[in-house]
Amino acid sequence: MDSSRKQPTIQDVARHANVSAATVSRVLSTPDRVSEATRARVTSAVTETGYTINQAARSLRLQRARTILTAMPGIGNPYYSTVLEAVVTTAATRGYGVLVTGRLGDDPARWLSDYFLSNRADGLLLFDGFLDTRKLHAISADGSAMPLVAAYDELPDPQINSVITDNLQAAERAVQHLFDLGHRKIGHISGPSRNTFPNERLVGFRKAMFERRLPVREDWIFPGNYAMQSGEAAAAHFAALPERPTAIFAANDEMAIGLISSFRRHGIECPRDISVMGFDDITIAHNYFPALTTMRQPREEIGRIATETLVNILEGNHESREPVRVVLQSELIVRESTTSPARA
Amino acid sequence: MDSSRKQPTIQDVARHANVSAATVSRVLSTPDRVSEATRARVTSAVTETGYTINQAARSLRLQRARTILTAMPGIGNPYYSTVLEAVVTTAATRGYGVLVTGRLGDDPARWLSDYFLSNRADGLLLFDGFLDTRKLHAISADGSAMPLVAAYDELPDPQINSVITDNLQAAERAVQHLFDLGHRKIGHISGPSRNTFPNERLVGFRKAMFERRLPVREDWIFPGNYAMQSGEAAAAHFAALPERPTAIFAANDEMAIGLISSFRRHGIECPRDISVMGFDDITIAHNYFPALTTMRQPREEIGRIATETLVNILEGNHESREPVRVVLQSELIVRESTTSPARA
DNA sequence: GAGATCAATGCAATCGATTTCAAAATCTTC
DNA sequence: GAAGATTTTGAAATCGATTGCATTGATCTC
Repeated sequence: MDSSRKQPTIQDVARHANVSAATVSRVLSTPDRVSEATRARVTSAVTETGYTINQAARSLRLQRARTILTAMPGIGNPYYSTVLEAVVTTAATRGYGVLVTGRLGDDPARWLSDYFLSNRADGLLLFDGFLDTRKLHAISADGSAMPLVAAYDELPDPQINSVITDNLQAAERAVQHLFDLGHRKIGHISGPSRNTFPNERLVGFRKAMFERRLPVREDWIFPGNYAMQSGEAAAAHFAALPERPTAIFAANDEMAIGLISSFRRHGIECPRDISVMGFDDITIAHNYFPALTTMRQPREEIGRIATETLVNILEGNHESREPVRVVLQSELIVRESTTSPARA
Repeated sequence: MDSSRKQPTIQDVARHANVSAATVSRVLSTPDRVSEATRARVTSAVTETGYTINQAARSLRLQRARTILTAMPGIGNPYYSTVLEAVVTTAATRGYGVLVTGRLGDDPARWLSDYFLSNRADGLLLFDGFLDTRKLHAISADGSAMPLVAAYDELPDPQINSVITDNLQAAERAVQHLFDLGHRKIGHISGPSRNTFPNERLVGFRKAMFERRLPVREDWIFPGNYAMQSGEAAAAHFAALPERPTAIFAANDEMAIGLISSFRRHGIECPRDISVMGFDDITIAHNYFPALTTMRQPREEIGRIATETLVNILEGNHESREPVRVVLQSELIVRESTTSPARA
């Protein structure tokens, strides 16, 4: 009733049970070190008082927050939101909370100090390939170990722990699929490239084309940014071309959807006039029209394994000094958006 | 280099600048209370040492964590993920972190004590209409004030702060749109109902039908759960019916998409054979085929306003004792999935 | 039965930042 | 130049939980 009454502290419980605070603490963390009688007294004192531990005090004392921080380029995006859901559930079962941050400008130092270095989080799940990991390293060399697992679509620095899928190989298999259907004129909508590194899926695309002795026409490669709008922009680009490819491999499903739907407004039908395949297998992919052929990424698995890896490191269950490196497989999902090219 | 070196504390900075820790603290929080000379010394000592505040210690002392907790039924879902993104950005600009939790069983007490009562979070953003707010109240009466803003699609307890859209009215306008096109046989795929309360959009649907003297056939109301699969299930149901409605209003876009795409597999084309409208206007809605007619929910706005309201309450900028109640408007977005019924 | 061993518990220091109170330094004013 | 007003600073208590060390009491052994 008295809504101004403070939260009970461990001292209150101790008084209630006629023991010291130390004993209460031990009952809570190492029950076997306490006699059965007192343990019972303390336990019931806990429920009577409605005691809940003060995490701030605990974090201060233990220098650990039981919280992990995730950095994602776009939470609203269907790919990352599924990953995040897996992260949250996995972390919860391991007793960890999840702090979420978006992309806060170019300077990782800013939010790193806001969150991480300040004892708010014990480790970092990095899903944003555009943060400069060298900057992160620089900061961590500054004095603080920074447990970190990266899981993004670009090849991460080999020195950091990572959970990835083999984009190069997946892109090759995508091209292989189109090739098997009989396509020889294949275009691409790429993901964004980092300053120095070209987008992995683009590299895989070029490699696959080269190995099959197919010509790569630069005007058949549209530089996208994974947003649906850039699929729409690509449609305008390809529609205006004097000669068009018979198939386009988009670096993610959203761009593929933007492309197909914009093509339709230009009178170009998929798959009748052009085959399109995506990447990721987001949830609507199989209910889109036409149902999307795509390379499935194991999104839940990525989130789960990345989280488990990080928690293992945080809890010291990870013996080796070598960085962890998990490579997951993508799976080709053939649906309706790709067919053999029309005889021209 | 020495990666075992500890984070510098406020004491280290104080030593560096030849002042007391109290002064450093003042430079950081109330700079005008410190002379210009010492302020300069302290500021450079801060940068030299690379000091960052220890949030655990600060939280313990201030009894506030500058963190809010969000409870969502499904982060992976395109509606909530957009809302969450807005929450995270808004919170960040106000200097708050965001802890995310999914739905952890029926008992809010469990995670409430895990997160909230334990000083990990200062307030709660509740997007899950299926948590029993009376249980939450019960706990808060237990001694702790629990700042809370609810923002879900069901009518919240009038005693709690809320940011909602008027679902009743929105559902009516949806029916009105179909009515205006000439539809008289209208079906519905509903969202889930809470124990005692029927789903709001369903109520709005019935009300609108009643007011227009249209018959409500119970076999034309399919009980859904907002998941795409239940749209698919609805398609099977409606396809098997001897007589079908000419238009179906789905309580969200995902069910509408599941419905349309499954209908197509049954040879029923939208909008040729049946008009379908959705609710929410999720991002793919305008690039779906057919582009989806829907009631747009201001998702970013809901997330932003809910967050701002909560932060205002937490910071005490909120004078009145009355619960805050913000009602936002939905907007009818007419696209291709609805047309006049075919002459039979 | 006395000394040794071990389990159970308490005392008090500690984690790092904030803030009250008081002292010290500076500035006014006549 | 002295008394008073004002600004600047520091000492120390505090937030709540954990844990090394010391103490008590019980059990064991010969």
